[in-house]
Amino acid sequence: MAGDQDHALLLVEDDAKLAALLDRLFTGEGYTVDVARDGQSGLHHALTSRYAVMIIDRGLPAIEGVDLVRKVRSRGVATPILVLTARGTTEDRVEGLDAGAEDYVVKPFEIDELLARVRALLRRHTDTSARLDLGERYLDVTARRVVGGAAAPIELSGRENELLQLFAAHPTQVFTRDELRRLVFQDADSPGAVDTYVYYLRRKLGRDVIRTVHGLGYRMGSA
Amino acid sequence: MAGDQDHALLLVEDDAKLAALLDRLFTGEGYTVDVARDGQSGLHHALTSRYAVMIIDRGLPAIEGVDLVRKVRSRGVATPILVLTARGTTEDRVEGLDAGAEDYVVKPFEIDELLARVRALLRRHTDTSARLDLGERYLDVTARRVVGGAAAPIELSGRENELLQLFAAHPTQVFTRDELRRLVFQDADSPGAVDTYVYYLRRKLGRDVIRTVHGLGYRMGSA
DNA sequence: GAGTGCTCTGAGGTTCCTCTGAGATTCGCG
DNA sequence: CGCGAATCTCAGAGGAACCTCAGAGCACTC
Repeated sequence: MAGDQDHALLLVEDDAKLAALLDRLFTGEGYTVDVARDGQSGLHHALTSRYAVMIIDRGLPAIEGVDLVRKVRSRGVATPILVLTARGTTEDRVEGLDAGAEDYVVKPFEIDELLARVRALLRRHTDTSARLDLGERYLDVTARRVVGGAAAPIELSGRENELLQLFAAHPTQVFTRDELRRLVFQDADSPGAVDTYVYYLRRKLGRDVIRTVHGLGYRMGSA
Repeated sequence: MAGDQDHALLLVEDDAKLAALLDRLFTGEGYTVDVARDGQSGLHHALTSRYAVMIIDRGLPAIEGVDLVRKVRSRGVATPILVLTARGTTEDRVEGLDAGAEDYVVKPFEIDELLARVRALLRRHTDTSARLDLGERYLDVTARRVVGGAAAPIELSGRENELLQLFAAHPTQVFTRDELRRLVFQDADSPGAVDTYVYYLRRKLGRDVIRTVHGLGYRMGSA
């Protein structure tokens, strides 16, 4: 199972050679790749893990590619899907798109084109879904800044962004310092860092963005 | 490169026979014709020269026709584009137009119809100066310079122009160095060039035209 | 074939981010 | 109230990321 959802990619491809090639290719580009060899296992992955993009071959054993797309979509999974196909006829293409795929690539394809299309899918998808509600304002996760209200946008550093992201995604939950350290600060030994970054966020966004729960930890200010 | 901008026409067509035919045809009608044989070279022409109209075939090597349209538009070039295609389905047509093409002709076509459609495009679209908003000033893409405000116009080099185009066309988006390298600097290995050109633009236009997002990349200054 | 302008490299200096640690402040409880 | 524990505040060290710029290589011009 892939851990990093932002760059996790599901590849459903029965041809071992092609699967290995694409796996290497995308791994080299910084993606975390899960490979499924047939439609059944592909469906299982698609429904149990979260991916940024799925690449599905049309000619699959167990479940045909287009059926797989249809099944995944019928379960409410909105992840962008790119279909690989050997046949490039219009009917073929329309069928894939009608089933709910965002894009299709005809084999044999240029490696660069495939990469470009995957990037395009990621871009389009993340562009619209990377905002977290902050009451009056919102956090633009990809641009790493807080926008909204009358004031000018407030730029955040990488750590500040990660920390605020976590709080904003779980507005009611109380996080202990230990949890925050594990989730946001990779180094296990940075006891004071959590406090410091809470302080930074408060200084930039106002004392109330994050509330202290004495003896327990922190939680989101609003709600 | 075509000199007379008012009647310059870019033809991107890989079929040598068809290219030669259309070249003769439009030259005979008084147009100055540049012919590109593949998408890569077509993109280069489209971004570096100024045309009254572009005719792009869908089935191209290197870059697919619709992708070429998308790329040209994403750089802020507003020149009317007519797409040639062998497939005439609705899906197909919608995609071409969504990418930013103005019109659409299905092969095989009548010569007279093509001429008529090009004339119609020219009539509709007499103002072909591509301008991108830059806050106080604007970037004249085709003239490769920044105009407006109290100061004198500032001339840009080719690379500077391409880079600023990309930023100005997507004012809110953060671009990583990798993306910029792929989109603006065709050569894959030019790690420091991105930084250098950001520096050049800042030196010419002020430190704030492009903002740094530490650890991520760059984005447009305004907005 | 010298001159000019553009592109990109690489090295050194600078800025920014991250985290530490120590003193000041607040909190909870007897 | 008074005390210990928890929390807040912030200066600063270390290192990574970034900026600046001189200059080499190249293409194009006259």
